[in-house]
Amino acid sequence: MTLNTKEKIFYTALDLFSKKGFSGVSIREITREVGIKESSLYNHFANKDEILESILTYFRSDFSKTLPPIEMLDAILQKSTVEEFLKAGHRNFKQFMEDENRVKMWRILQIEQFRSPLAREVILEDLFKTTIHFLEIVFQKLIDLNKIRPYNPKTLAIEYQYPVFSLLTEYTILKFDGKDTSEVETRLDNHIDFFLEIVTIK
Amino acid sequence: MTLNTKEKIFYTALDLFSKKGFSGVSIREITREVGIKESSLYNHFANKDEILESILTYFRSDFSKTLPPIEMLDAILQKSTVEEFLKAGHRNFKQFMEDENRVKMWRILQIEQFRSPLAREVILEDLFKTTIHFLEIVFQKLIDLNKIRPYNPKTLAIEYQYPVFSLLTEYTILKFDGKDTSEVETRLDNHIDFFLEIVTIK
DNA sequence: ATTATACGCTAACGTTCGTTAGTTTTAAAT
DNA sequence: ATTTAAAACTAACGAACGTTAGCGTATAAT
Repeated sequence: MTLNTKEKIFYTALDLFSKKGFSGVSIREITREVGIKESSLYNHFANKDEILESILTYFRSDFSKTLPPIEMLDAILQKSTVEEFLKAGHRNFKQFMEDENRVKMWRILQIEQFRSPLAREVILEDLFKTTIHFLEIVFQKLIDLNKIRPYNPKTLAIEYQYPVFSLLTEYTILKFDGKDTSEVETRLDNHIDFFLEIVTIK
Repeated sequence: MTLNTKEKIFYTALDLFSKKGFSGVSIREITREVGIKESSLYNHFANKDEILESILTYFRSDFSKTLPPIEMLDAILQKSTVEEFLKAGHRNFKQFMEDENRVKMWRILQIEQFRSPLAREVILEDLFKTTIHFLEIVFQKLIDLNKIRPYNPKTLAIEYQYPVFSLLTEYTILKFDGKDTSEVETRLDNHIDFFLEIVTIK
């Protein structure tokens, strides 16, 4: 786990940007932390913007690996109950967000969303759109399998996922102050239970 | 509607902070826009931080006026259907957010949430907690009136409100780029309809 | 052994930053 | 008409900003 200089710059910038925002962090601050002179940073990144860009791009490709590929869905959905499937997804996502670097990237997205068109694109396309599209397919398949009630699959996707996003916002803020997050986690469990109660055919 | 200098500074800072973030805006930029010298600004605000503080404080008191007082609830709830009540709340909130200054304040909250403890407090306490608490009381009363099904009122509050927060996040980003928001607005309507379908006693 | 490349360094560039001291103008109160 | 207070101004402070030019050295390829 020894990092080369470029990686050190990357993770130091990730940490600082996520606390103070891009404009609130100077090249000097980053290089001081890394232990090199300001000028040396430019051997690794063309300029300050490129550091942020590399962070956002990294998050993009990282996040794209979290959802299972759609061609594997049929196999998965047939052999598990709705409850098992949703709770497994929940565990996956929780695990994904337990990596503190991912939490930092999430924070940067929030902070930079109005300064960086790329950040906005990642939020709208990669987080919202991709997730909702994936879930829409899942729920359509579950309806076809007669495992859940035939509500509009897109509505179901939104009803399921959007509370999760808000809970994540709350979770991230609490975590930032080192506060207790157990209540938010309970709420997330309650949300999943409530959703299951609504859609399950009894 | 003619503004004095202090108000001009306030609204100029509001606009710039909401686009570039607190650290991304300089005193020179604000005063240039207002049409005064940098030093003159200090006749109205002690320092840069105090400008942001005044914006957050203003939002706080402004937002606190949006929810109807709890002592008026019984009267309102008895003479209207659940649907009327929720849709009226929706209209109120929409109207509240049509004021572009409020959208700017919302953006600042997002941008500054990890730099400013006050911003975090406003998000957690004033936006999340207060809203959920209000809705919890509403749903409890509706259950007592036998107007909705007896789910856990807090769960209902979250199921109702948290998708709204996420939709608002999406809405704000789309608005920022001048993109079409009609789909998000439709989704919000769908969400309310879905929620009504779930909780209404038929 | 020589050459090339990667990557650190020193030093500095011109600009901008938040803020202050001190002074003049403006307009209302006496 | 004089006093007073608010709010504008000029000028500047030291510090920090992102970035560049140029140089030294270590390592790896020829």
